[in-house]
Amino acid sequence: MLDLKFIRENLDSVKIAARNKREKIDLDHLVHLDAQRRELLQTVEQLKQERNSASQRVAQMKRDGESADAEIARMQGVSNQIKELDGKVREVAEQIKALQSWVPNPAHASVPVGAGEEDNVDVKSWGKPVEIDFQPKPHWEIAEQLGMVDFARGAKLSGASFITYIGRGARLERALINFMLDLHTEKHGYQEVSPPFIVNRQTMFSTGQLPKLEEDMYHVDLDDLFLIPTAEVPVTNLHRDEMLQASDLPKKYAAYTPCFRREAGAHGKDTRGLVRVHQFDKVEMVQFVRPENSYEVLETLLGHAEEVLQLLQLPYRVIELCTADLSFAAAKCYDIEVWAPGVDKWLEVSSCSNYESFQARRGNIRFRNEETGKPDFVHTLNGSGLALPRTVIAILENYQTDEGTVVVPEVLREYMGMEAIK
RNA sequence: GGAGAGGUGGCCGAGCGGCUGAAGGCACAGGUUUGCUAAACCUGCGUAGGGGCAACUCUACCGAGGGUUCGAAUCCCUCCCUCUCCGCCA
Repeated sequence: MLDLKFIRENLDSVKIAARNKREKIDLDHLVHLDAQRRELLQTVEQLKQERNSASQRVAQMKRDGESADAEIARMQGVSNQIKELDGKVREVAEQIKALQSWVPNPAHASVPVGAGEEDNVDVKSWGKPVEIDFQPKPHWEIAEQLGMVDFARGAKLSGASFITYIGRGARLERALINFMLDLHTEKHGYQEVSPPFIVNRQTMFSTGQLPKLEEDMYHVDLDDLFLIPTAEVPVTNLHRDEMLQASDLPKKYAAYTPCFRREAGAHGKDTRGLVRVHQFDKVEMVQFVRPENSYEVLETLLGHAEEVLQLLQLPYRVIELCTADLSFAAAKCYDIEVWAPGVDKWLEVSSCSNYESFQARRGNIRFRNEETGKPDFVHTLNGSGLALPRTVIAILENYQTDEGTVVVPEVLREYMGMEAIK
């Protein structure tokens, strides 16, 4: 959420920022409503002032034992006027809120302006694709042959793009979760959280999923609750409507949760196997930081995610999203893509974003700035560390042998209790 | 699910129709004093929005939303949440 005053005073740049993100929003109308609201406010506040001072007089007269009937009769009319104007103010305020919730977070000045995916920028790459002297198999073949994933039964239980891990597949899933959580909590200093997987509307609003992405989420109608699309949602909302101590910042959390996504209209290309599924596991990192360090923190957060791939010895590249590819709420975002030789593609396994104060303002997450003594919004960041299915793809496809087995990456052997999946 | 109690500022906690934006305490900031640590005393200290170049001023906010009233933290209704007891249950 952007501050109304900020929008009012920076109308042109907010318009350009929205256009750069390819968001359509009638900002002129918003500004017009805002002016209307302030005008109404002036009128009604003047009446309220009159009412307040009249009330004082009535109280005084009553204390003095005088009759206040005339004053009371006069104020009845004023009261009715106030009631009517208050109604109008509320109406306009609701329209403002509705429109304001659709104003995207402007991209940071360093973000390249672009028209689409093709304008994203390569930042760096790590590792070299392994030399495979045989025809690499796609992960779904490997996984089925080794009895790790049951695609058909997943579909039977829930529908297309739902999968079931079995045996060593399930074990690999658990091993990866533990490996990643251990790394982030023990080495990178994050506190582990296990939040609810189902959250309410306000929670979804704060992180920016609502109102824009309502159709992309699973919803429990009876209770008006949503299945989380990422741990970012519950974990960022941990401190909603809270005043944090400046000394407590930065706050760093790591959480494992399943993630639920309807992926409406995404069926078809590039969705085979584990590439795009409705429910997947992910370890997520979330940080609450002081505004002045958030961009520094974004780089270290990215580093934490990269380290997972480095330890797994999986080649990857980092790209910076251009304005057109940046999400509604993010100000800057890096994607990490891992190399998958079987499907011959780079697959996104992590998104590391700085939301600046956009989510904090929506969720009212503040800290007391000791320099000014005033409350200030924190900056929130999050990054996947990592999403599991595509990490599994990369492991299966990069570590496959020509005998159809898969070598277990060294850092996972302890967690897997085996050196190879045969 | 049933019965009861309760939700007040960064935190604790009083108030239960007008003199209350809200006592008191803690925390925090500034100052005085005591040779350090610490303590005592004094002063200040909510948030948001509007108006004004400014000093300043107005309005709103006591879980949320309605209602009663000239006037609501205080009375009434609905909802949400917390706690205690009972029931149910992985």
